Amino acid sequence: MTIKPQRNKADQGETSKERILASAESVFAEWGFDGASVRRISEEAGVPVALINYHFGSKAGLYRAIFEKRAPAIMDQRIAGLRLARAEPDLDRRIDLVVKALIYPMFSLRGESPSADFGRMIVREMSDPQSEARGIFRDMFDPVAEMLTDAISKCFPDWTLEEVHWAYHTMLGAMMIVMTDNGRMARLSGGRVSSDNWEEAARHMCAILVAGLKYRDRDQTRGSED
Amino acid sequence: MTIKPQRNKADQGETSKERILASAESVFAEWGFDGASVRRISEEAGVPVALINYHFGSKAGLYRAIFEKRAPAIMDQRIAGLRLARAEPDLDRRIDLVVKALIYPMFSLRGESPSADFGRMIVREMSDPQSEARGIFRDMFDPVAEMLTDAISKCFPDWTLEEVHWAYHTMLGAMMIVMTDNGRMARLSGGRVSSDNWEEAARHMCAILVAGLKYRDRDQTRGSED
DNA sequence: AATAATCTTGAACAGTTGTTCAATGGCCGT
DNA sequence: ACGGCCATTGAACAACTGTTCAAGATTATT
Repeated sequence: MTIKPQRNKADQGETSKERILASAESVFAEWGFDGASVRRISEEAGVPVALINYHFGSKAGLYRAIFEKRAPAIMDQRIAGLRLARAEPDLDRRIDLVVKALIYPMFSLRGESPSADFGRMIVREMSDPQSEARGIFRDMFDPVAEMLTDAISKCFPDWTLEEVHWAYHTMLGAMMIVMTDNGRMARLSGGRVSSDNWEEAARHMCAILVAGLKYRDRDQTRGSED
Repeated sequence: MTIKPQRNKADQGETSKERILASAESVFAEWGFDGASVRRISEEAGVPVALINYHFGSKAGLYRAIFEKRAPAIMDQRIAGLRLARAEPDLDRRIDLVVKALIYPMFSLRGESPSADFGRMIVREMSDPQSEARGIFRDMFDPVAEMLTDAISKCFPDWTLEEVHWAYHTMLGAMMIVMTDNGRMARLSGGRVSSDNWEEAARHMCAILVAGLKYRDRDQTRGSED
């Protein structure tokens, strides 16, 4: 009865499939979908290339699998945040909770390094025209996005549809840049401000966005009618 | 004396170099740096592949050449906007001009289709960790970015460095998403709101951001001291 | 008109891409 | 001990990658 290698638990402790997912996340984040090669991913995972196609069908299948693994947790946190917001009767206080329901679940990714990679993947996917074809956002993010725009319009019953959607997208964009920032903020501030501190990031952004929604000059945005 | 082809002016009217730059801009915007192939670019320009390396040295050289062609115009507009802002003595009114100096030059790209591509290129470059190595932002965008953060801190003399830089990045991010949006906003709003109308986009975003800066709750962001 | 400089062309280069395949390994229930 | 099942492996595939080269065409200079 010899001691067989049996997946070397101390060294890696995961199945090959999980190790592929983990290395793919960091490689996709750094190089993008096209820039990343399945060989680089497989090397980093310590498995032969063919295993990727065996487990995930294709490079695109692996890419999507990462989102299917990570997105639900974020969506659940947002839904939970929105439930809290709905329980707040004072609309002035409620919008604060809605904004935080959008921002915080995403920022809890930054900081802990493995999940920061997923944040970068989201932003890349967002800024890629090809993402329409992949349908990842449509399938996994849009439903909660609609809940959020609904929640915003409930907080500001007299807003036009344009105002609601521009507000949502403004918030979304502000969030994007923090997730994708890699050193530029530190460079511009002479190293005194860093985007790594996600708690600080969330505090600043929420403060600006909440005030922006509450106090913006609607004369410029209300539109002519309806 | 036969009539030689002489570059078929009616058909294209540009030099090969210009036609390469034009087609590269749209191909890079749609497929990203790695997803775009020099062959696709050359086909779209109607020239042989080798011409790209002859005129621009390499694929990366062509990529950079696009930024060197487009960026200065935007930077000049921002500088001009900042000059106007500095002339406004009332700080409350001045911040409005500073925000617009950041936003409007970028949004004048959207709408006219050829330059919308450059907007997408900027966002892709921004969300690419590899951009650090290319140094495009460092060389062409950072100087004006510093002018903008300076202008913000002059409008709010009591703000901390963190507050200034987070404000700038929040604005920057909000801008990003509009430049990169391709149909998602229309989809989420049931086709009633579109990101194509850049004037409307700029109006909404400026309104939110200006109010956000002016009226945010500084108790959450001021920091413990300094 | 002759020469030099610049631009254009198609073919070829070596390297990498994602994917497929047949062969092998280990493990489980029977 | 035996198949049956799933996971793993390395080699091979054709297609595509960015770049180079020598030859040709065009334009500018003398």
